[in-house]
This record gives sequence, C-alpha cells and structure tokens, in this order.
Amino acid sequence: MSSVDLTAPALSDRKISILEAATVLFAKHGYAAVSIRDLAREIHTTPAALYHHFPDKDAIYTAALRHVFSDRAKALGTIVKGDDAPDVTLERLIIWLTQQFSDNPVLARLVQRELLAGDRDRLRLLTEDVMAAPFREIERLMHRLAPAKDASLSAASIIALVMGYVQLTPVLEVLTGQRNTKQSLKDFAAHTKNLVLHGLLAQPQPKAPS
Amino acid sequence: MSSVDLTAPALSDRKISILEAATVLFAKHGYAAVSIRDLAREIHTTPAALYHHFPDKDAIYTAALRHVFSDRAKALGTIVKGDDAPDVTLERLIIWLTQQFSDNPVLARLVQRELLAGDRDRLRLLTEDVMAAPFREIERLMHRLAPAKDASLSAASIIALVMGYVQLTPVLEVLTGQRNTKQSLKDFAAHTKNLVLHGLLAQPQPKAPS
DNA sequence: GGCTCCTAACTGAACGTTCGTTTGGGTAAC
DNA sequence: GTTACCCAAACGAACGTTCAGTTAGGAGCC
Repeated sequence: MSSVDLTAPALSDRKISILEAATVLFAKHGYAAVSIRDLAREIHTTPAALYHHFPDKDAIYTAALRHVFSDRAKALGTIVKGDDAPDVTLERLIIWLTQQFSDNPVLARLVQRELLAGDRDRLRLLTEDVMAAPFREIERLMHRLAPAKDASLSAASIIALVMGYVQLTPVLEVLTGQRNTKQSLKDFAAHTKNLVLHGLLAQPQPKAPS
Repeated sequence: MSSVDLTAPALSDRKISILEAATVLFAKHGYAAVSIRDLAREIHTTPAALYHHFPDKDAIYTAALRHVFSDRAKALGTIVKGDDAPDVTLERLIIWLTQQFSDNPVLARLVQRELLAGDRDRLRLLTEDVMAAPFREIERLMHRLAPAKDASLSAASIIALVMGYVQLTPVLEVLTGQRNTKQSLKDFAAHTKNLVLHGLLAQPQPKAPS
C-alpha cells in the first residue's frame, strides 16, 4: 500500500476492462469497502481470475488509479493553446476545470479519496498527473494578469474553489432547495471567473472618492 | 434559553469515551477500514463490551458523527454577535471558518467522508448541524454587502473555497515545495477575504475611466 | 489435414484470517 | 436480587489469497 511504479506497463484489453470496473467501484465505495469478490462479480468472472492479471488487491487499486489519472492533462493543451487575451483563457480554463470534475465523478471521487488517504507516493502521483498541469497554467495566467499578487495562492484558490463546489453540491441542494443543473454549473463558472478577475485584478484602491 | 433538546440521548461518560476514540479512527481510516476490534483495542476493552453500549457498528458510527457534528454552530454566535461593519464581520467569519476546518482534522475528514458517502439522512445531518449556520450567516452578510449578487452562490463559494483549500494542502506542499504553516493559513484567510470583498463588492463597472 | 506441445486464461474448491455479532457467565454496586 | 458492566469464547459469514486442474488457441512439424 505504498510504493508506486512510475513506468507504464502496456495494459492488455482484459486488464483494462478489469480496471474500468475497478475504478467505478473504488470511486463509489472506497478501497476497503470493495472486495475482490465484488469486483469479480461486476465483470462476471471469478476472484481467482483476477489474480491471473494482478498480484493482489493493492495492485489493482494502484493500477486503477493510474488508469484514471493518466493523460489527464492532455485536453488542457487545446484550452490554453490559443493566443487569446489572458482573461479569456482564464475563463475557458475555469469552465474546463469545473467540467473536468463535475462530468467525471469517478475521477473526482478518486481524487477526494486520495486526498483523504494521504499516502505519500500516491499523493505525488495525483499531484503530477492531475493537479500540476492546471495549477501551473493558472499560475502562469495569474502571473500575467495580476503580477502583484501571489500567483500560486491564486491558482490554489481557483482549484480549491472548483473542487470544493463540486463536493458541496449535495449539501447545497439541501440548503437552497434546488437541484443541481447544467445551468447552475454554468452560473458557478461565470461567478468564479468574475470573482477572480475582479477580486484579484482590481487595484487595491481605497474607497475614498476622488 | 429554555428550549428542550428532543434529539440528544444523554450520553454516559463511557459512551462518550467510546465515541471519542471512534471519531478519531473513523475520521482517519473510514467506516469500512475500522473494525470493532480495532476500536475496542484503542480504548482497552473488548468487542463485546462495545455491544453493551451500542446495538451495532453502524450505531457507533452514527453516534460518533452526531457527537462531532453537534453544537458546531455554537461558537459562531460570538463571531457574528458584534455590531461591526459587515465586511469586518465577514473577515472574522472567514478566518473562523478556516480555523474550524484546519484546527479540527477529525471534523474536516468526517465531513469529507460524508460528502463522499452521500447517504441522504446523514447528509441532512451534516447540512443542518455543520453547514447551515455558517452558510446562512455568510448569505446574510453578502446580501447586505452586495445586494445585486446571488448571496447563496457567494456563500457557497466561500465555504467551498475554504473546504477545498484545506483539502488541497498536501498537494500544494508538493506543488509549491513549502510546508503548510500557521502563517500560510493566515495568508489564505486574508487572500480569501480580499478576493471576496473586491470580487463581489466591486460594482460591475467597465474599465472606461470616468 | 492431423498431431503434439505450449501457454494464457480461467475455474472450483479450499486455505487461514478477520469480520460483525452473540452467548453465557462473572463481578461489583445498589 | 436486580442491574450495569464487562470478559472469554465462540458463531457463521466474508475476507484476501492460493492451488490443482481444465479449457482454448496458436505454433511447429509431419
């Protein structure tokens, strides 16, 4: 439950189908609450068959994590590739980031579970494969948009805001009484963009009337 | 102050000591990963002894949740009681909220786990006992500070931001290379306050100079 | 074609361990 | 004697894992 191999092992089709089911189950219930028999039942096979492809349960979980986390930064390239103004790019980036988490509950939940588990090696995997690219990109944009502010802190805030909001959704449904819709997600992204742009770009100008 | 609490079951000292240990273990490892034997060992007793005080494992977990979640809104009263200007109160509230999560890892982790578990009844408990009071208070403040903006969305954003940041801490340590300190937490609270105050209070005024 | 050989993929059954829970009895206090 | 509390021991079920044996399919040779 600790060391993580950094090399990609070229997975067979069968292995991928196992991991596909594993990611769903582990995301939904957590590592300890998913048994090998549960996983085997899900893909209509036997526990022993799984041990033909993976040495133990831990290896399945780690491989499933890798499978979900890998290549997560690819789509980011198309988002920031254009030579739009930084604030436009930032807006696209915030929307993309929000969708990344809300359209992909398996990813979102595995990320949350890993943050809770706190395993050092897997935290590094999470950081490098999932978090680093958006963070660096937002950091870069914020550095251009608001050089006076702490770009790292701003980037952290944006990611934290998006993550926290997606997580809070069920609570907010209870608090505000309305179900989460595509529209409220759009609203949130726009809200966040305005919050960041106005909050961080505004020169710290006192309220004294000129 | 003569209200009678209808829900509190009047826990004995022994029960409280059991729940105290249970909260720590469940927060750290999650429900499925903590066995009755683990819990019994932690408080130097036997599994059977626990069944004298609680009917089953689930009841222990639920009671532990209640024990941590209960009276969470009490301290909030002193925060918002003063008749300071709304923006000053908001700043105190943000700092308080940040400390609430970061100084209390057991609470923070149980909240995160409950958000992941998604059980309807326990989500309602979480919402009412932990989330509602700060949410309503921030909502009220924001309504006074920025009547034009969606106060619920703003309140949700603030709570999401604080929650997300606390969660992200281990990842940020990897990304920025520096360990989390009391100071960086203060910085975050101040940063958030400015973000919210400037970002939401600034009238949507185009950049054209008057 | 048929035949052998090999290997990957899988199965059914079982291993020992740990799980949540129960039982029956014991001890101290009222 | 009743009650509250606790223990040692055990219950059946489920756990991760192993193992001997079966199947399917291709390669190599005739």
